[in-house]
Parts: sequence; structure tokens; C-alpha cells
Amino acid sequence: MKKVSISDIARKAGVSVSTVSFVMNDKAVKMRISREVIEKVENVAREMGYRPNQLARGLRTGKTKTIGLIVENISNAFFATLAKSIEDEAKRYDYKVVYCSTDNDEEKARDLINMLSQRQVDGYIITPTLNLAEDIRRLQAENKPVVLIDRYFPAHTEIPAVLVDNYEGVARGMEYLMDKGYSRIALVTIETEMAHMKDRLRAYCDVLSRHSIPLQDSLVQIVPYNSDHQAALNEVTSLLSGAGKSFDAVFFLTNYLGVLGIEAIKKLQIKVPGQLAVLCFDDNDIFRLYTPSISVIRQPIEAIGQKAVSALMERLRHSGEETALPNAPVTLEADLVKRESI
Amino acid sequence: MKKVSISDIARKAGVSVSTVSFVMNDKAVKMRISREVIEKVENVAREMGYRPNQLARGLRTGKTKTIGLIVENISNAFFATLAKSIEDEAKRYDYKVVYCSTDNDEEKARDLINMLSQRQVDGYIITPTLNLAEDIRRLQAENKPVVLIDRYFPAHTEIPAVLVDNYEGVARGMEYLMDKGYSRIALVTIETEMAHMKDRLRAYCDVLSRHSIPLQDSLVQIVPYNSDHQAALNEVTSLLSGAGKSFDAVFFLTNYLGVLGIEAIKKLQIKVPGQLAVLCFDDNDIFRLYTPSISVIRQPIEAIGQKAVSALMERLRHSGEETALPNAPVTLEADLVKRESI
DNA sequence: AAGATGGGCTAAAACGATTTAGTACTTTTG
DNA sequence: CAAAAGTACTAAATCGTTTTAGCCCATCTT
Repeated sequence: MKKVSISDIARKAGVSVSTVSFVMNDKAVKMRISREVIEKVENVAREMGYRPNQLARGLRTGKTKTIGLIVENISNAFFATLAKSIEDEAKRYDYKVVYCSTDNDEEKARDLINMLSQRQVDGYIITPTLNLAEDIRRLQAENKPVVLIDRYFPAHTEIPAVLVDNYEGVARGMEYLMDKGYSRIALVTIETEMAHMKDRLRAYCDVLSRHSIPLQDSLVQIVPYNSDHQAALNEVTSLLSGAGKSFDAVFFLTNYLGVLGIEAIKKLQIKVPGQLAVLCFDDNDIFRLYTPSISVIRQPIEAIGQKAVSALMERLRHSGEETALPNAPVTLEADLVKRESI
Repeated sequence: MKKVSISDIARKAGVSVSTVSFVMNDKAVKMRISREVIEKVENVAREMGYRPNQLARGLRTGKTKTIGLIVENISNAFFATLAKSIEDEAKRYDYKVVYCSTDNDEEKARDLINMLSQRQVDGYIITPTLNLAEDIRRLQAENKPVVLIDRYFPAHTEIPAVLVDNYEGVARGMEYLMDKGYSRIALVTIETEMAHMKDRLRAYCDVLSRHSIPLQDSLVQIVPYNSDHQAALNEVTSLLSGAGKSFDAVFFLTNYLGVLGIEAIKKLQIKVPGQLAVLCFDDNDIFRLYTPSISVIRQPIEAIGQKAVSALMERLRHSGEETALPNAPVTLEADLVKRESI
């Protein structure tokens, strides 16, 4: 059983394909097709179970009603939630999302962009990797709108971005720790050149310096990006073995690092918050349920997804026009969620 | 800057589009295109940054090199991991995956199938909802292969499926609890007619009866599917408030229910495993990290993804042929992961 | 009554590829 | 040396739509 095409309908209904097309696209009235013909065509189409071929349609119109979403790793809770919110939001605009993961690999990201471009997606929402700005500029040059999420390129303000206010979020967390009387605060971050992580790190340094506390390198643990679970765990464990001695609070700069931290804390049997206060950037089910529950700086994930989609839709609507839309990165406030760990 | 098409290349290289097409598809040798022309075309294509339009290609060839993946909810850890494994595996066959979530809604699932069908995906991997068998039969009638994952239709053996051995998994868990001396075992499951959950429930009943333990309705909690987080939590909490009195072990039949269970246990301050032994079907980071860590029956998620893709590829390869492939659901063994909760 | 207007439809081009059937030469063969 | 075979390509059809231009007939103007 083959799929039915518009010409099958035309033949069966005894009209031309143009007529069928007009009817199927609600242009029948504009094209003054008669009531009877409209009904005839609609009936035949329904009976035969006609579904327009989107490839053909996309080829002809140049619009696929599809947006390409590139995240770091779809199996990570943060990105999975973000993806779901983008999928839901896109549906409200009658757009479909196709997603893929970069695993934070520059080359893979480039491949994915190419792949999506070949599939003619109308626009892109991208969690960029390092050095991806040029490839993204190329998409823009082809008149394909792009919105970055979670990360951005400070040197490329012509690429719009939607993300949490990383600096403010970390600063707020630090001030909270200070308020609670902690001043010897260790930091666990990930090794990357990307601006969003630099902003977080900068906030840590700035708050310390604002409180005239010297920055101690030994309290800042930078986990290499490519390290596997065990290696990363070992690094974090070795830092945390100094808990209570050289520092009394720790701030994990990502959700993944926080989970590693919990694992290490559990292994080392550190008392939280007695021996060590714990704060993490980015929430996770585990933090809510762990005993003691872990306080976090929570990103407004749904809002990021929604804003990203609406920014993209805006650009899609005005695509081709010269109207330069404002491009300052849209930053959203993070919440401080106080739990038991501090 | 418009995208370059095959005819742009042809014009610039001074050859016909056919020639360009042959070169781009490695059919140049077969078509005895000369060395010089091949090189000429390749160079021009590279210079102009040519990327074939997959819509046009798909329209002409009828193959999109895309598989449609329908899961229940991509933001759930189980499905996110499964999706990632399918994406990775599909890439090895040079296929792209487009995914979407049903939220376990029959109508939404139907819409998604239509949507993917309109986009001409070559094959489907589907986590079905209830009553979806007919829609899936229709895909098969159109000669589009389908492989079910995680769930199956016992009444439709012509639809292949890859899933964990649910019955065996739960039975193994029950026997383990029995071995450890627990016989008053409560069960928390989800309200659904779907066979995979019935299999799990049946295993619970069978093991009890094998040990001549009467089934007590009051120990079986069936959480309605549509209930929100709070309502579900209340249900579980109310069951667990009887812990230590009417039962001394609890078996959660899904990952999501287990997480709810932990939340309830934490709130009720139940001692695990002292007052209550806990076992859950399906792993989750939380179970590993929670204190006490929770023992689970772990599904081989990666293997399910891989088998599903390879089964689909098999069918894709033989598509159109009459060779009926064996369709008995492929079931994979679940592991019992012993931790602290029992 | 001739031209204009409008109603109700259709023909055909176009989108960007793939693929079959040729074409115009040159070389081989009996 | 004519026919057959091979070489190196190209023309054109095709996939399933959308959309522009236009056709034919009836009715309305003047």
C-alpha cells in the first residue's frame, strides 16, 4: 500500500492537482472554488487518508516548520528538561523540533549543524561549543536565524542568546554563604574557555575580593572536561578530603559537579552542613531528595526554553527583512533555593 | 547569500547536473567520468561549500535516512538515556533520529506518528501508548518498519518489540526479598492496561503465591496515571505510613514511583532498611547516591537502544521483500543491583 | 452587440536532487 | 571497412507539492 499523493486525490475527485492543493491549504475560498468541489475534494482526501508530503512541501516553499536544537547531551537532566520545554513551546507555534547532542565536541557540533542545514531546518537553537561562532555566522549569512542557549559568545553580539545571569547567580550564592558566616569557601568548576563558566568563576573571585578575602588557588578545583566519571570523582574527592580543615563551605558550579560532590561526600562521610556547607549551581532531583537536601542556585529552565523559542520565532517572522533585532543576550534571574545543606 | 545547489556547481564547472550528481554520489567511476572532470567538480563543490538538499534527495529517492523515535517523556532519565543510546547507535548506520514525547497520551502519540509520517521518516522506534496498535499496523502496511521499545502488544506479535524481561526482573527482585526474610511486601505500581506493567504485577502475585503468601489488596498501591506530583506523593505517603506495621518491605515498579517513594520515606523519616526494605524497578542516579542507597532491578538501557536500532536496520534493509522476520519480542535480562536498602 | 468583468477552474513551472535512456565520438572487431 | 562496442558525457523525466498565469464560459456594461 503506497502513500496517497495529491494527484491520487485529484484523479479520484476528477479535478486538477491545483484545485486539491488549494482546498488542502484553505485557499479554496480565495481561489473561488465552489462549495461542491471543496466538499468533494475534502471527502476524497479524508477517505483516502491523505497526508501531505512535507519533503515536497518544504522543497517547494523553502519552509520546513522545523527547528534544529543542538544541546550538549540530551541524557543530562538539565538539557533534557530544556529540550522538553522547547519542544512544548515550539508546538504552540506549530513547529517541530529535531534535537541532537554535541557531547561538547566542536567537530561533532559542526557536523550536526551541517546535518541540520542539509535537512533545511528553518532556524536553530544551539548550546554552542567553543569556536563555533564562525559556523553560526555562516548560518546567519544564509538567512537562517540562530538563538544560543545556556552559553554565548561575548565577542559576537550579533548572535542572540538566552541564558541565566550566571554572574549574578553565583554572586548571590556567595553572598548567601558569607551571610551565613562562611568565608573559607572552596570552588569546584569545570575546565573550559566558555564565557558562561568564566562569568561564574569571576563572580566567585569578585565576591571574595569585595569581602577582602584573598583568593586561594588551593581552594579552587578545576575538573578537566574530558575526564571520565571515575577520574573526575577522584579529583573532587581529593579536594573534599580537606573539608573542615582548609575550608568550611564548597560551591559546585554545575549540576554534574554537584552530583559528583555528593558521591564524594558520601564516600568521605563528611557531615553536611556540620563540617561542610554545600551549595550548587543548577538544580537536580537528587539535590532535593538527598539527605541533607542541597541548597542550589536554580536556573529558570522553562523560561529559558520559552524565551529562546519566542526569540527565534520573532526572527523567523522577520526573516529577510533588514530590521535588525536587538541582540543583547537575554539574561534571566536565577533563584536561590535554600535547603538543608546551608 | 543563498544556498548553493547542484546546478550552481554544474554551471560553474561547465558540466551537466547529472555529472555533478554522479560525482557527489561516488558513482563517477561507474559512470566513467574522467579524472579531470571529477576533480574539477569536487573542487568547485568544495569552494562553493555545497551541501546536498536532503529534502530534494529524500523526495526523489524515497529515503530520508531518518528514524522517528517516540518516547513517553524525553525529560525522564530513563527515556533520555535510551534516546541517547539510540541516537548514538543510529549514527553508526548513518541515520539521524528525530524524537518526540507522547506524555503517554494516545491522541498525542497518533499526532506524532502522523507528523513523522508526513516528514517521511524511513522507520520508527516507538514507546507505544494504549490502543496504538492499529496506527502502527497502518505504518507497517505502508511498508515502514516499526520497532517497539519498553512496551509491547501481546495481541500483535506482528509488531516487533525490544524490551527488558519485566516478569523475570520483578520475579528476581521478589525472590531476593524473600531470601532476605521479607514476606510482607508492599507494591507500588502505576495504573495502566499496558502489558509490560501487567507482567510486572503478575510476577509479584506469582512469587507470593509460589511461597504460599496470600495477596493482600491493602498492600498494593496503584497510583493513577494522570495524577500530578503532589497527588501521587500523597498516595504513596499514605501507603508508606503503614511501614513496619502491616508490611516490612516495599517494591516500587517504576523509577518515577521509586523517586516519589524516597520523597515520602524522607518525609515520614522511615528507617531504611531497619523499618522498611526498599527495592525499585529501574535505576536512577538518585538511588545510587541516596543514603541509604537503594537496591534496584536495572534495565539494560543501552542494550535495548542498540537492539532496537539493529532490529530496525534489519527490517529497513529487507524492506519490500517478503521475508517475514521473526517477531517474537526480544527480551533482555535485567540485573539485580544490591545496595544498602535491602 | 462588443467589450469588460468575474467566476471556476487548470496547465505548467518550479523547488533540488537522482536516474534512465540516450548522444556523439572513438576504438575494436570480424 | 562496416558494424559493434566502448567512452564520456548529457537531456529529460521524476518525486509531490505550491503558485502564477491563463483559459473558457457566463454575465454585466454601455
